[in-house]
Amino acid sequence: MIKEKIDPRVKRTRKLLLDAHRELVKEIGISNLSIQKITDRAMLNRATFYAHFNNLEDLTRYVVSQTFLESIDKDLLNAAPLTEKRFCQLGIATYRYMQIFATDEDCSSGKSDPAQNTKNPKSDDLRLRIEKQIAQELYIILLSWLTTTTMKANSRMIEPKLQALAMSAALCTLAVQKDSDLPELPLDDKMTQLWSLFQC
Amino acid sequence: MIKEKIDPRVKRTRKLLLDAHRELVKEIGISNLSIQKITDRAMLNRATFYAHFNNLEDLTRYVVSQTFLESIDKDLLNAAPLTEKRFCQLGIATYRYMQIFATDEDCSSGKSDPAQNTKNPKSDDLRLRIEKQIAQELYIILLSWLTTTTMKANSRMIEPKLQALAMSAALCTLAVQKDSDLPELPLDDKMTQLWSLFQC
DNA sequence: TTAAGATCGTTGTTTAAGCAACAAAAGGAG
DNA sequence: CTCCTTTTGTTGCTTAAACAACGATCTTAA
Repeated sequence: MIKEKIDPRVKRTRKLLLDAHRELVKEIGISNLSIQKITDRAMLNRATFYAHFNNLEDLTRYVVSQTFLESIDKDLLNAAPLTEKRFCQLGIATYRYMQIFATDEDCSSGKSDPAQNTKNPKSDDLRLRIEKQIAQELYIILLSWLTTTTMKANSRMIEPKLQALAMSAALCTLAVQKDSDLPELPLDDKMTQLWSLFQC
Repeated sequence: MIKEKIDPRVKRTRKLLLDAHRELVKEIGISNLSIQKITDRAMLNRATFYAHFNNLEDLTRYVVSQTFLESIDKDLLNAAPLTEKRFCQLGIATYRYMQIFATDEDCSSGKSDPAQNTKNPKSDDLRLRIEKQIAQELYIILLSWLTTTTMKANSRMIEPKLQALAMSAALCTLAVQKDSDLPELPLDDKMTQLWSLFQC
């Protein structure tokens, strides 16, 4: 660990931006954000934003990196081996978190054209990149759970990285899937089914 | 109205100090505040505090001036004539607000010595000065209510300033009085009785 | 009492945030 | 398409906040 004393003004400014981002995502949705709106809410000058982040996505990634793990129960994060229960808990936590970025009330102009599923390419792209980020965070957690396991009887010696990758992708995808596109099923049951998928 | 553009940093710093003050009063009580604790919470340097306020009381007065009127329903504040209902509403609002500064769990060492009612002279003094401030704010409200009244049949022409002064003092005193020192009575009833006092 | 520890209030210097103005790109409405 | 507005990045110069260090005051416990 390096020391790196950070100027308290910098720390405070980041926090103000982070809080403003979270508030505005809740209030107007991720697709209606703008740097101006965020700095206004944070009581900061727009130029100051650029002293800390390159663009909106930068800040969003920062927010996610700071809040996703925080949103997960500490005990769950630390507890070591990968069990069905923990797998489900992790999936549910992920689902809950991603609700923050659920598509807002823009675009839906009434007509349900199955071919036209690109509503707002810009903010949808942003959402996709966030998903990737979340998946990577999940990957790290799952991999640590898998490797700290004492490797006892891993029936057909599956590469942990591979397994973690598949699981994180599955968990993340399920978390962001529109409810309407899936069978009506309690969240827990969906997770349980997903788990059994990996117990081949 | 003068223009007076305020540097946004100043505005933000004041808000941070105000918020920190309110949070800490709620968490540790007004008698356990310190400038250090407040600036820590506000993510500001202690020296910055002194660029805005002379001392803790200064900040406290500022906080009260900014929050007391805000805590009162807008419609109530604007509505003109002084009626029993409005009088009671104002008293109840004042009572609610003063709860914030209610004595915290310090000092009470078990023994109930009626002669020794000075617990923490320093913070008690602060409380007293806040009461005076609240009383003055109440005075302004009441006086405006009294004078905008079209003076119809004020039976024995009482000087409005005098009346407002008496009422504000009464309302404020009742608001800060320990519940245990008063007969068990619903708050509304206490206010109603107070009102009838002034209808001689 | 003395001594250790906070908290206070102040000051000169350093640094991050504000500002204003700019060009450029994006987005809408006619 | 053009016109118009919004938002985005960028840049020197100004200003408020951070720092560190100091002595003074106040607590509290040995």
